[in-house]
Amino acid sequence: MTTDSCSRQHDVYDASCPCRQLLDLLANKWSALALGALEDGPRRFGALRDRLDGVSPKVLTATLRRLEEQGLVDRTVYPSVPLHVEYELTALGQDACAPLAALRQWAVANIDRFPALTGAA
Amino acid sequence: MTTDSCSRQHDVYDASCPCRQLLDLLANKWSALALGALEDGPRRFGALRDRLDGVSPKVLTATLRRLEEQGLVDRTVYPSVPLHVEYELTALGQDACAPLAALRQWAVANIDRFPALTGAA
DNA sequence: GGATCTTAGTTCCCTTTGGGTACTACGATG
DNA sequence: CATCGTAGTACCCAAAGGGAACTAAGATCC
Repeated sequence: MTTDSCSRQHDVYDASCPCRQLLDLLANKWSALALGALEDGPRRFGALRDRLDGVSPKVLTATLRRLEEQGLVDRTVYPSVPLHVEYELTALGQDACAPLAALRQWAVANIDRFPALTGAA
Repeated sequence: MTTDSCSRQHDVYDASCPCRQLLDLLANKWSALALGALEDGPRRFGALRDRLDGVSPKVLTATLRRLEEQGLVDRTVYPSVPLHVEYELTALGQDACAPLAALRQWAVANIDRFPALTGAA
Protein backbone atom coordinates (compact mmCIF):
# COMPACT_ATOMS: atom_id res chain seq x y z
CA MET A 1 0.00 0.00 0.00
CA THR A 2 0.95 3.64 -0.45
CA THR A 3 2.90 2.69 -3.52
CA ASP A 4 0.77 4.73 -5.86
CA SER A 5 -0.35 8.35 -5.74
CA CYS A 6 -0.67 9.75 -2.22
CA SER A 7 -0.89 7.84 0.99
CA ARG A 8 -3.31 8.89 3.68
CA GLN A 9 -0.75 10.64 5.80
CA HIS A 10 1.95 11.93 3.47
CA ASP A 11 1.39 14.91 1.23
CA VAL A 12 3.96 16.95 -0.65
CA TYR A 13 1.55 19.87 -0.51
CA ASP A 14 1.84 19.98 3.26
CA ALA A 15 4.82 22.14 4.18
CA SER A 16 5.44 20.21 7.40
CA CYS A 17 5.34 16.77 5.83
CA PRO A 18 8.77 15.17 5.49
CA CYS A 19 8.02 14.22 1.91
CA ARG A 20 7.93 17.93 1.09
CA GLN A 21 11.57 18.10 2.17
CA LEU A 22 12.28 15.04 0.09
CA LEU A 23 10.70 16.71 -2.92
CA ASP A 24 12.82 19.76 -2.29
CA LEU A 25 15.93 17.60 -2.27
CA LEU A 26 15.07 15.81 -5.50
CA ALA A 27 13.40 18.64 -7.40
CA ASN A 28 16.69 20.43 -7.81
CA LYS A 29 18.82 20.90 -10.87
CA TRP A 30 22.07 19.67 -9.39
CA SER A 31 20.54 16.73 -7.56
CA ALA A 32 18.81 15.58 -10.72
CA LEU A 33 22.02 15.86 -12.72
CA ALA A 34 24.30 14.35 -10.08
CA LEU A 35 22.12 11.30 -9.53
CA GLY A 36 21.85 10.84 -13.28
CA ALA A 37 25.61 11.07 -13.66
CA LEU A 38 25.97 8.20 -11.21
CA GLU A 39 23.49 5.91 -12.97
CA ASP A 40 26.22 4.14 -14.91
CA GLY A 41 28.31 3.31 -11.88
CA PRO A 42 30.64 4.95 -9.38
CA ARG A 43 32.27 8.22 -10.32
CA ARG A 44 34.99 10.30 -8.79
CA PHE A 45 34.55 13.86 -7.66
CA GLY A 46 36.50 15.27 -10.59
CA ALA A 47 34.53 13.21 -13.08
CA LEU A 48 31.29 14.52 -11.65
CA ARG A 49 32.55 18.09 -11.72
CA ASP A 50 33.44 17.67 -15.39
CA ARG A 51 30.16 16.00 -16.25
CA LEU A 52 27.99 18.55 -14.43
CA ASP A 53 29.05 21.36 -16.67
CA GLY A 54 29.00 24.68 -14.84
CA VAL A 55 28.92 23.38 -11.30
CA SER A 56 31.37 24.87 -8.82
CA PRO A 57 33.23 22.53 -6.48
CA LYS A 58 31.52 24.11 -3.52
CA VAL A 59 28.01 23.50 -4.81
CA LEU A 60 28.90 20.02 -6.01
CA THR A 61 30.24 19.13 -2.58
CA ALA A 62 27.12 20.50 -0.91
CA THR A 63 24.86 18.59 -3.30
CA LEU A 64 26.71 15.32 -2.81
CA ARG A 65 26.78 15.74 0.97
CA ARG A 66 23.05 16.30 1.04
CA LEU A 67 22.45 13.22 -1.10
CA GLU A 68 24.80 11.25 1.11
CA GLU A 69 23.06 12.37 4.29
CA GLN A 70 19.78 11.12 2.95
CA GLY A 71 21.21 7.80 1.90
CA LEU A 72 20.96 8.28 -1.85
CA VAL A 73 24.69 8.03 -2.52
CA ASP A 74 27.66 6.43 -0.83
CA ARG A 75 30.94 8.26 -0.51
CA THR A 76 34.07 6.14 -0.40
CA VAL A 77 37.50 7.61 0.30
CA TYR A 78 40.56 5.81 -0.99
CA PRO A 79 43.43 7.39 0.95
CA SER A 80 45.80 6.75 -1.93
CA VAL A 81 48.45 9.01 -3.37
CA PRO A 82 46.65 12.07 -4.66
CA LEU A 83 43.48 11.10 -2.77
CA HIS A 84 40.64 9.38 -4.50
CA VAL A 85 36.98 9.66 -3.61
CA GLU A 86 34.23 7.71 -5.25
CA TYR A 87 30.54 8.44 -5.22
CA GLU A 88 28.09 5.67 -5.91
CA LEU A 89 24.34 5.30 -5.89
CA THR A 90 22.76 3.30 -3.11
CA ALA A 91 19.78 1.08 -3.88
CA LEU A 92 17.60 3.96 -2.78
CA GLY A 93 19.47 6.33 -5.07
CA GLN A 94 19.02 3.97 -7.98
CA ASP A 95 15.30 3.89 -7.35
CA ALA A 96 15.16 7.67 -7.19
CA CYS A 97 16.88 7.87 -10.56
CA ALA A 98 13.87 6.62 -12.48
CA PRO A 99 11.60 9.66 -12.04
CA LEU A 100 14.55 12.03 -12.38
CA ALA A 101 15.68 10.38 -15.60
CA ALA A 102 12.14 10.78 -16.90
CA LEU A 103 12.27 14.46 -16.07
CA ARG A 104 15.65 14.99 -17.75
CA GLN A 105 14.50 13.10 -20.80
CA TRP A 106 11.27 15.05 -21.00
CA ALA A 107 13.29 18.27 -20.99
CA VAL A 108 15.48 17.06 -23.85
CA ALA A 109 12.59 15.62 -25.84
CA ASN A 110 10.41 18.71 -25.52
CA ILE A 111 12.87 21.57 -25.61
CA ASP A 112 11.78 22.46 -29.12
CA ARG A 113 8.36 23.40 -27.77
CA PHE A 114 9.94 26.22 -25.75
CA PRO A 115 10.64 29.03 -28.19
CA ALA A 116 11.61 31.41 -25.40
CA LEU A 117 14.44 29.09 -24.41
CA THR A 118 15.67 28.01 -27.79
CA GLY A 119 15.92 31.59 -29.00
CA ALA A 120 12.52 31.55 -30.72
CA ALA A 121 11.82 30.02 -34.10
CA MET B 1 13.46 10.74 -33.14
CA THR B 2 14.65 12.55 -30.07
CA THR B 3 11.64 11.27 -28.20
CA ASP B 4 13.66 9.03 -25.95
CA SER B 5 16.80 9.64 -23.94
CA CYS B 6 19.08 12.31 -25.41
CA SER B 7 18.99 13.73 -28.89
CA ARG B 8 22.20 14.36 -30.77
CA GLN B 9 22.25 18.07 -30.07
CA HIS B 10 20.49 18.62 -26.78
CA ASP B 11 22.05 17.67 -23.48
CA VAL B 12 20.98 18.71 -20.00
CA TYR B 13 24.57 18.18 -18.88
CA ASP B 14 25.72 21.00 -21.12
CA ALA B 15 25.38 24.27 -19.21
CA SER B 16 24.80 26.27 -22.37
CA CYS B 17 22.10 24.01 -23.79
CA PRO B 18 18.61 25.48 -23.52
CA CYS B 19 17.30 22.22 -22.14
CA ARG B 20 19.49 22.80 -19.10
CA GLN B 21 17.48 25.95 -18.42
CA LEU B 22 14.32 23.99 -18.95
CA LEU B 23 15.45 21.43 -16.42
CA ASP B 24 16.21 24.23 -14.00
CA LEU B 25 12.70 25.56 -14.47
CA LEU B 26 11.01 22.20 -13.90
CA ALA B 27 13.36 20.72 -11.30
CA ASN B 28 12.15 23.15 -8.70
CA LYS B 29 9.96 22.56 -5.69
CA TRP B 30 7.43 25.30 -6.40
CA SER B 31 7.20 24.63 -10.11
CA ALA B 32 6.55 20.95 -9.48
CA LEU B 33 3.86 21.74 -6.92
CA ALA B 34 2.23 24.55 -8.88
CA LEU B 35 1.92 22.55 -12.06
CA GLY B 36 0.54 19.63 -10.07
CA ALA B 37 -2.02 21.90 -8.40
CA LEU B 38 -3.29 22.89 -11.83
CA GLU B 39 -3.69 19.35 -13.12
CA ASP B 40 -7.36 19.20 -12.17
CA GLY B 41 -8.29 22.39 -13.98
CA PRO B 42 -7.99 26.15 -13.66
CA ARG B 43 -7.27 27.61 -10.26
CA ARG B 44 -7.24 31.09 -8.87
CA PHE B 45 -4.24 32.73 -7.27
CA GLY B 46 -5.66 32.41 -3.78
CA ALA B 47 -6.51 28.76 -4.28
CA LEU B 48 -2.95 28.05 -5.39
CA ARG B 49 -1.54 29.98 -2.44
CA ASP B 50 -3.66 27.89 -0.08
CA ARG B 51 -2.79 24.63 -1.79
CA LEU B 52 0.95 25.28 -1.94
CA ASP B 53 1.30 25.33 1.80
CA GLY B 54 4.11 27.62 2.90
CA VAL B 55 4.53 29.60 -0.29
CA SER B 56 4.69 33.37 0.00
CA PRO B 57 2.67 35.44 -2.46
CA LYS B 58 5.86 36.89 -3.86
CA VAL B 59 7.42 33.54 -4.65
CA LEU B 60 4.15 32.17 -6.00
CA THR B 61 3.82 35.12 -8.34
CA ALA B 62 7.39 34.69 -9.53
CA THR B 63 6.89 30.97 -10.09
CA LEU B 64 3.67 31.46 -12.03
CA ARG B 65 5.17 34.25 -14.13
CA ARG B 66 8.11 32.04 -15.05
CA LEU B 67 5.79 29.18 -16.02
CA GLU B 68 3.65 31.59 -17.99
CA GLU B 69 6.64 33.03 -19.85
CA GLN B 70 7.63 29.57 -20.96
CA GLY B 71 4.13 28.71 -22.10
CA LEU B 72 3.35 26.12 -19.45
CA VAL B 73 0.42 28.00 -17.93
CA ASP B 74 -2.07 30.58 -19.12
CA ARG B 75 -3.02 33.53 -16.95
CA THR B 76 -6.48 34.98 -17.42
CA VAL B 77 -7.61 38.15 -15.68
CA TYR B 78 -11.30 38.71 -15.08
CA PRO B 79 -11.55 42.41 -14.26
CA SER B 80 -14.55 41.78 -12.03
CA VAL B 81 -15.34 43.22 -8.66
CA PRO B 82 -12.57 42.11 -6.33
CA LEU B 83 -10.41 41.04 -9.27
CA HIS B 84 -10.24 37.45 -10.34
CA VAL B 85 -7.27 35.77 -11.95
CA GLU B 86 -7.22 32.23 -13.18
CA TYR B 87 -4.23 30.07 -13.95
CA GLU B 88 -4.59 27.12 -16.24
CA LEU B 89 -2.27 24.57 -17.78
CA THR B 90 -1.54 24.82 -21.47
CA ALA B 91 -1.20 21.64 -23.52
CA LEU B 92 2.53 21.92 -22.97
CA GLY B 93 1.99 22.31 -19.24
CA GLN B 94 -0.21 19.25 -19.16
CA ASP B 95 2.50 17.24 -20.87
CA ALA B 96 5.11 18.47 -18.42
CA CYS B 97 2.93 17.33 -15.55
CA ALA B 98 3.52 13.66 -16.19
CA PRO B 99 7.18 13.46 -15.14
CA LEU B 100 6.59 15.90 -12.30
CA ALA B 101 3.66 13.88 -10.99
CA ALA B 102 5.88 10.81 -11.08
CA LEU B 103 8.48 12.65 -9.02
CA ARG B 104 5.95 13.85 -6.44
CA GLN B 105 4.46 10.40 -6.20
CA TRP B 106 7.86 8.80 -5.80
CA ALA B 107 8.58 11.14 -2.90
CA VAL B 108 5.33 10.20 -1.18
CA ALA B 109 5.69 6.50 -1.86
CA ASN B 110 9.30 6.28 -0.67
CA ILE B 111 9.46 8.74 2.18
CA ASP B 112 9.58 5.89 4.69
CA ARG B 113 12.97 4.93 3.30
CA PHE B 114 14.41 8.25 4.49
CA PRO B 115 14.93 7.91 8.24
CA ALA B 116 16.75 11.24 8.42
CA LEU B 117 13.66 13.02 7.14
CA THR B 118 10.98 11.13 8.99
CA GLY B 119 12.72 11.64 12.31
CA ALA B 120 14.46 8.27 12.22
CA ALA B 121 12.88 4.97 13.15
C1' DG C 1 -20.99 58.99 1.79
C1' DG C 2 -17.63 56.75 4.27
C1' DA C 3 -15.79 52.49 6.33
C1' DT C 4 -14.95 47.80 5.20
C1' DC C 5 -14.29 43.62 2.59
C1' DT C 6 -12.11 40.76 -0.95
C1' DT C 7 -8.59 39.50 -4.40
C1' DA C 8 -4.20 39.69 -6.38
C1' DG C 9 -0.65 40.99 -6.09
C1' DT C 10 3.80 44.46 -4.86
C1' DT C 11 7.31 46.35 -1.75
C1' DC C 12 10.63 46.20 1.78
C1' DC C 13 13.93 43.93 4.23
C1' DC C 14 16.45 40.16 5.82
C1' DT C 15 18.25 35.45 5.52
C1' DT C 16 19.61 31.65 2.82
C1' DT C 17 21.41 29.68 -1.03
C1' DG C 18 24.09 29.75 -5.18
C1' DG C 19 28.27 30.78 -7.42
C1' DG C 20 33.28 32.00 -8.67
C1' DT C 21 38.02 32.17 -7.49
C1' DA C 22 41.63 31.19 -4.82
C1' DC C 23 43.63 28.48 -1.59
C1' DT C 24 44.88 24.08 1.30
C1' DA C 25 46.44 19.21 2.35
C1' DC C 26 48.56 15.08 0.94
C1' DG C 27 52.19 12.56 -0.56
C1' DA C 28 54.35 10.81 -4.91
C1' DT C 29 57.35 12.21 -8.44
C1' DG C 30 61.06 14.63 -10.89
C1' DC D 1 63.12 20.77 -2.72
C1' DA D 2 59.70 22.43 -6.09
C1' DT D 3 55.79 20.46 -8.73
C1' DC D 4 51.74 17.90 -9.81
C1' DG D 5 47.05 16.03 -9.28
C1' DT D 6 42.96 15.20 -6.30
C1' DA D 7 39.35 16.68 -3.45
C1' DG D 8 37.92 19.52 -1.42
C1' DT D 9 37.48 24.27 1.89
C1' DA D 10 37.46 29.48 2.66
C1' DC D 11 36.20 33.77 1.35
C1' DC D 12 33.39 36.96 -0.69
C1' DC D 13 29.69 38.59 -3.49
C1' DA D 14 25.17 38.18 -6.09
C1' DA D 15 20.83 36.06 -6.57
C1' DA D 16 16.97 33.80 -4.86
C1' DG D 17 13.85 32.61 -1.04
C1' DG D 18 10.86 34.08 2.46
C1' DG D 19 7.78 36.88 5.85
C1' DA D 20 5.00 40.79 6.88
C1' DA D 21 2.95 44.74 5.63
C1' DC D 22 1.08 47.48 2.26
C1' DT D 23 -1.57 48.86 -2.31
C1' DA D 24 -5.41 49.16 -5.78
C1' DA D 25 -10.23 48.78 -7.35
C1' DG D 26 -14.56 48.63 -6.68
C1' DA D 27 -18.73 46.45 -4.43
C1' DT D 28 -21.21 46.24 -0.26
C1' DC D 29 -22.79 47.61 4.29
C1' DC D 30 -24.42 50.89 7.51
